[in-house]
Amino acid sequence: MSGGSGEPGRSVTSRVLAVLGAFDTGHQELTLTDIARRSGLALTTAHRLVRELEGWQALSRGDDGRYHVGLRLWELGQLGSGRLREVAHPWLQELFGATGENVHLAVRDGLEVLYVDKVYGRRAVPILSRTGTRLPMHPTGVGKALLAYETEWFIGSYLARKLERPTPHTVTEPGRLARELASVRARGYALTYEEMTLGSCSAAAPIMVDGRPVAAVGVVLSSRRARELPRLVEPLLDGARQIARAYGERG
Amino acid sequence: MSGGSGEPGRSVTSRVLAVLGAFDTGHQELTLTDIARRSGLALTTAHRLVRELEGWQALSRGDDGRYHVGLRLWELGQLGSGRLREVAHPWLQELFGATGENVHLAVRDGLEVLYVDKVYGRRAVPILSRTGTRLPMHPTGVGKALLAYETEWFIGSYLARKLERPTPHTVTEPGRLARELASVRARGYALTYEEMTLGSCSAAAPIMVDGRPVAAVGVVLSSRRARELPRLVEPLLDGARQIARAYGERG
DNA sequence: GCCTTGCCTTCCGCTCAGCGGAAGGGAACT
DNA sequence: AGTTCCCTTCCGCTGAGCGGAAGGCAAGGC
Repeated sequence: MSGGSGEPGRSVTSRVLAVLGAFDTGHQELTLTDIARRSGLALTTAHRLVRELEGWQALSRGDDGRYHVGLRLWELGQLGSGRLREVAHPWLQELFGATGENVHLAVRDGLEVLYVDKVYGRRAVPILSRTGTRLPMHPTGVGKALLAYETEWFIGSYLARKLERPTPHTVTEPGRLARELASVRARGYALTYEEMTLGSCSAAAPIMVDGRPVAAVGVVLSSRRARELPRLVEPLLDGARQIARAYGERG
Repeated sequence: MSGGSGEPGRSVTSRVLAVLGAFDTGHQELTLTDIARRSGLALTTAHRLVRELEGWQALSRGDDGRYHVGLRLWELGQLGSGRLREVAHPWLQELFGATGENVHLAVRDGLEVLYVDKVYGRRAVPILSRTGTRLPMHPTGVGKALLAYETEWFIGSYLARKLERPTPHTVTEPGRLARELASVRARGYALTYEEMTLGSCSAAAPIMVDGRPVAAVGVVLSSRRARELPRLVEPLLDGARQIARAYGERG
């Protein structure tokens, strides 16, 4: 028994996606062997797929022979949720100009927030959130802002799970978190203090289009300057409204 | 003769990529039938592939049933040339702060420039270059800056082709273009006046790492304000140097 | 009402594209 | 010379994938 038609029950497409899926934020450069291991494919199979993907510039090889995600995939990715970023960016820029703080744009993806754009200066607080980063919803400003405006059913099932607790300040007790989400709805914005990382705090507002939260804008700053947050709320809410209006048109 | 193993000589991978390739800047939303037509696949085949890709969120379906590029692909794409963008962004931001003009970051891809990041305000000149846009090299500032520092062989073969001429101001005559590239090398930056679009002009500088042009920064402004360009050159060159230094470390 | 036109979806039998074990090669350490 | 990493090529077996045909479903014309 040598060869045969491979492990049954997996489509070729799934194998291609498994190869691509081997790359993530922590593994941007992989050897062929890494890819095979991480995707669960035989070395030979991974080799062929990688070569084909390389030919299309979906993957490319660095000088050291390691593979990384190619330009063509980046280019393709730009087409995804492109309009939101394009519409929102000038307003993020404006908000950055008005506040001088790190400004973020995030959308919900499953049970997490995905950071899709950000504007920040050179003197910014070091932050986790590269664009493309995923974080849980409850410890982040943008996450709370989005979660608060989801359906009751969604919020219920979110709170029913065991929630991660990245810092001692993270609110994970369902009752207290539910009350906090209610106050987010009452005020129209969310606040966090050292819930995701020690040393930073944030404010965030949802971007509501047709009564649904399509994205959220947030500012992050050093927690030593937490008392400056209230000053940022007005421009933040204004920015969120402007983006919602611009995005709602011809959407 | 019904069925069979499909059009021979095409790998499954190539079919997957053909489906993805059906999407481009001008076609961000496609029906299944569109995808089949544009990718040259049978409807049934396209259908199956699209379903599999949808399951992985590489594609997703809008409310109107049309497909568009999904979040997961965008996320994957973020891993491509991520370090360059991450390192360069704060400096682009700085440059925007110092000049108030549209700031771009671009890399060479084949015979074109690919815009990978940009910073711009709300009052910006309307511009062609979304991130993910491709443009030819010779009519753009960033393109000239990159082309000038390529190998002699590359420049030769670039000039040997028939060059596009998007405006009457575009320089396409090989001799003149070669002289212009020489003066770019002499000065260290490139200038354009209405060569890509009427109404705008630009200045751009290469980001040199280990003697190779890895990217270029550029500013674009209204051609009525062309006389302000010299004022922007110093911050531009400085920004390019800073990015080169930061990118060169631990590269 | 009925026909047409445009989509999307399911069914199914034929076949070759793809699979992976085995083997070979090369570079960098010990 | 031995060991341990990688990467690459070869090749025979087979079931995953192919696409024509047929069915559904909604919107518009008459």
